[in-house]
Amino acid sequence: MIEQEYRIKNQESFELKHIFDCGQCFRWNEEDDQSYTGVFKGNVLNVKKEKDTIIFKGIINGNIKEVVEDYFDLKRDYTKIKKTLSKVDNNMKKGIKYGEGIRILNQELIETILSFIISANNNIPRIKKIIERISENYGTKIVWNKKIYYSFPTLEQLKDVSVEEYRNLGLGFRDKRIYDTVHMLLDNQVDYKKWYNEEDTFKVREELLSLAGVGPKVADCILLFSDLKRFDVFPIDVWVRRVMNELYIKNPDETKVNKKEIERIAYQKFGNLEGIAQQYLFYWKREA
DNA sequence: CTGCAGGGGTAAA
DNA sequence: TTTACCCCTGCA
Repeated sequence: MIEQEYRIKNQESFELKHIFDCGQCFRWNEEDDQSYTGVFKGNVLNVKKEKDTIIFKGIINGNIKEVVEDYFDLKRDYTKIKKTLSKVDNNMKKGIKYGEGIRILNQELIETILSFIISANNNIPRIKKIIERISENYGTKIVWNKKIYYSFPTLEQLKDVSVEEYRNLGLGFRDKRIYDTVHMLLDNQVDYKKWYNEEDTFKVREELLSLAGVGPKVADCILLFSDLKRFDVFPIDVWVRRVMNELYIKNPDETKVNKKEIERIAYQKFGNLEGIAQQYLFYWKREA
């Protein structure tokens, strides 16, 4: 593979920190020069912003322009989305102002499923370490700029990995969940290729919930952050519950806030853009 | 230095 | 509706 480069000018809604720091991905790391390098779909890519130009450079399968446009969701009009959501209320206006450069990545489905199973009851530094170790052990080696990277393993590359091996990589109680889900997917107990053609997000969600380690929150994250790209979901974690309670529900005991009520308010306010609305609120409240 | 709570939830009781 | 759960970090 040879190195490719692609530049775009005056791209709307594109801030590296917002994109890579809003909790949707785990394999992007900041370099000394403020650029970010990440591994996805067998590619290694560095992204750098210089004034009004974004420079993409890396080892890419296929055409870099097409890969970048797909992965960074460049064909979607985020300006329009932000305009629509801004009209909802002042809270959303503030959230959007804070994370105006967010884009929701089109991440590979299997990697997204397994990554968010690992994310359960876990913190980001540890999630990143675990995913890195899984990639180093079972993924494919890619060398670029004298540095070694590893792609996230395919199901095929994981098929002979035992529960114990996962445990040794520090997965903790998630070891069996990953093992079970890998084999459920390999055995086609769910037909995930059909999900791309299924219009009804709820039906896909139901099938996701049948996987080991996939509960409501993880299922919604997979629907929103993978290349399934559904915006009509609203992942509720402690931060989202906190911000929704603070802004709209105002229950003195945050732990008592009803999930159904959060979902109801989210849909009522943000409609089928609730997924991206969640990202603006989440990023705003977690960073601020 | 030791002890302990809590973390971007899920599954089992 | 509660509770345990691997491992790591922060803090008393």
